[in-house]
Amino acid sequence: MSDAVDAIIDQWTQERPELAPGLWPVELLARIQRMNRILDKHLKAFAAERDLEVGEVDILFTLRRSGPPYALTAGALIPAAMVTSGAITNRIDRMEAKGLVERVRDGQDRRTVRIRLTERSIALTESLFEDHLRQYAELLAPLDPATCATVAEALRTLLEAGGDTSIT
Amino acid sequence: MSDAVDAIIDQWTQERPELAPGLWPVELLARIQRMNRILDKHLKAFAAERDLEVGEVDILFTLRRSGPPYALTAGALIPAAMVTSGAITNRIDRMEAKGLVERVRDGQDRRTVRIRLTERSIALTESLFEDHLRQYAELLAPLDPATCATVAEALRTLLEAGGDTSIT
DNA sequence: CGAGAATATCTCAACGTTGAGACACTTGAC
DNA sequence: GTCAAGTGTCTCAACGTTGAGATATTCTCG
Repeated sequence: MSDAVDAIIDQWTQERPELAPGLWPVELLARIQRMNRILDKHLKAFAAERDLEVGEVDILFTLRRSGPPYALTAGALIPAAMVTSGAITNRIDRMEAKGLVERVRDGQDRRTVRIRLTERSIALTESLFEDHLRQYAELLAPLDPATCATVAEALRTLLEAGGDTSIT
Repeated sequence: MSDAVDAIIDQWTQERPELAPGLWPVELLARIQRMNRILDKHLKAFAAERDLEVGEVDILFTLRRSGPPYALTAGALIPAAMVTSGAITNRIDRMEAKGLVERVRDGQDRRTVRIRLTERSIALTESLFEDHLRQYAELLAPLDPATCATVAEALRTLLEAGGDTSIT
């Protein structure tokens, strides 16, 4: 079996044989990138089937799992969604227009804006997340559970070393 | 040890306990996404230090590893870079302006354009790739080689199942 | 040989993100 | 109480990508 990354490594081995011993990280990291592409494609299709954007689904899930009253400040959504402030403003604008969230100005601190799920989107998000989990499980179907656990653990190690910080 | 993905899973477990058994794919796939972010950040910094864009480095490497005469058609670069035709045209425009590549019209088929490394960029790419490998190795330093091999193998399985096709 | 299908690249408007700066509001020190 | 520093959100221009369509060239067959 040989995939696109193997082909890349073969080419480099051909062209720079003396570097071959240093190519092993490519096996892992290039596949992370490619796997991410595939994942992205699936997520995009998943969202599009429901007239949503990937980023919008992300916001819905983030708000839903934060628990009642399903509201977070714009500032809290920035690290959760891993985008910049401008992007959050845009997304919320769009989602508000669609009736997926509403902006609620805080009485205590009038600078902050709470982004809250609407009644409609709370219901929507329930089934959305269940479908999402089903899609995720399908993507991992080719792997046995033990391998999945090993990979997940290895990635956790890398994330911690790489400075990926917990949010909450 | 607990990372951002653990926090997400904990939240969902709290909010939808009945879905907890279906959350395990998130452990792996969400970490793929986050790892990809970190990787992207490193690559961006790596490129920026050298007055390049990530996409430009990608093209340089693709052309270099294709072997002499270090030239590929625009069409061949599209699947290799995993972008659309418009993006390739733009990148090549920019790289041509920087003197990193040159467009050579084919004598046989005047529709095709060969993108070729310049003498200067061939030399540049040699050390660039060596530095790149060093950076990759550093990123994987927290993992022992056996684990890396396991993860790489698992990802290969997923990529094949996900329809990631070899290029070359 | 000629017409239509196929192929390769480029064009361009629409889109989402970035990131610096603006703006409004709050906090802390004096 | 006042002022400066700090904080939270929004604004906006620049940027790169997408993806459909335009253009030019080659191939295929009648």
